[in-house]
Amino acid sequence: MTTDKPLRADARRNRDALIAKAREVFDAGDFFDLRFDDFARLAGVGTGTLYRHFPTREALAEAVYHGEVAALCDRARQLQATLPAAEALATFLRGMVDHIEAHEGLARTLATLMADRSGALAEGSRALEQAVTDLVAAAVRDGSVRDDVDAGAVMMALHGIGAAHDRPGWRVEADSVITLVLDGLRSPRAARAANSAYLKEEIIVL
Amino acid sequence: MTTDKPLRADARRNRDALIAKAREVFDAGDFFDLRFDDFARLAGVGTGTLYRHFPTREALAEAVYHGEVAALCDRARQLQATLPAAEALATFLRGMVDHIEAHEGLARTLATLMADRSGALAEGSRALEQAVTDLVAAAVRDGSVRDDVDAGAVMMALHGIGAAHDRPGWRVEADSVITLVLDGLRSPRAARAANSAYLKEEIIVL
DNA sequence: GACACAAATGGAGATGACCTCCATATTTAG
DNA sequence: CTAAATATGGAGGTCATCTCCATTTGTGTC
Repeated sequence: MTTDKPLRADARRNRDALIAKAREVFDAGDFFDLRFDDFARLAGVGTGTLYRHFPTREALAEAVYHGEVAALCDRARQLQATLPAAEALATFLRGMVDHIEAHEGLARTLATLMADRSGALAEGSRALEQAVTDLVAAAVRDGSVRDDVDAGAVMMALHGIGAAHDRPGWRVEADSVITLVLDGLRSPRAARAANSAYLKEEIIVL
Repeated sequence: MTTDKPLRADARRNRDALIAKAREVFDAGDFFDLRFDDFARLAGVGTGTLYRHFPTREALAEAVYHGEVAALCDRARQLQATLPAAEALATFLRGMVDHIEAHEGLARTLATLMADRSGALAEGSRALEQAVTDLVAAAVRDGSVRDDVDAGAVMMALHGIGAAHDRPGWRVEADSVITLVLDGLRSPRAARAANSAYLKEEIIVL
């Protein structure tokens, strides 16, 4: 996708400095309070240089986002390789909440950009979505998750969690969303198995 | 909350014109492509007048939002009065998706503003959240919904749906999210009852 | 090392959106 | 009808964004 032109040494150095500074500012949550020109100063380059590397705020955001997404995708793959499908999915989703909580400012910033009609980040999140899709597909295959819902639904829920980051009881509610989604995803067959302890009693009652 | 000063006749007329035009522009999804000054022209008032009535874009958005929220809350109350709790909740959530789909541009615009750190809309959405909370509480009371999740989780999911409005398979995915949430919300007891048809077979198999 | 060519820099200044201010117009009260 | 209060609108100030290009820095060649 990205045409890999061999970047000159100083250019690469500046580019890296910009991304590093951006990540820092993101995490602090100051990304939108800062004049873009001032950001250039902050990173130790001129405005022209900033604009050459990242024509827009979003372009810069996407560069930062890439790193995040890559790390998360790795994590997904790793879980998928070492855990039963259903457990891998659950662990990954729970972990996402941890991750979002840990990088509060970053999550907030990304959610804001996400909502912008630009869609620049939609492209970047494609990879993340693929990872989730894989996790769900594996769980469907082994019968622990229903087969009539799309992984996109899970993405939507995650998006909601990320976007609502400033709610008072965020952490608790976010966990609840994951619980709802996971319980909702459980296939009828699996759900019945999980409830088998109760079932025995119920049968008698019935 | 809003100090009700008796507004002069022409002032009210202009104010209403602004809100009407805003709703129109919202629905078309052009809210952010439009220079705020130009918007004043469009509504037939001077920039000064626009700024007096609505000091910021968000202030204007909130005014539009108020109408939306009021309508939705009415709907929630009506459903709650005429249907069993679980059904009222389900119907309301399904209806939200219809509503968001019908007012695409508006939903999109509001999601964008929602994500902004301003939080101006968070206040406005309080009422909507209360309505959802009531619906959930009623369903918990009659035992059709588990009691260990907060209504806030449902709000998050809804938020995710609204914010992701430009996804290709939006409608299908949005419905899936609602399905997941509703199934996830079903209390263990209710879930078992709903599955009773399957249970009979299962018992034999077991 | 020195030369030349390409690539990159940075910051001064143009651009254009946002918002303020106030002389004028409209409404309301007495 | 008059005056006081209230509201109007758009010209112009302010400030962030982005462009442009004269200068500097890196890279490959002899």
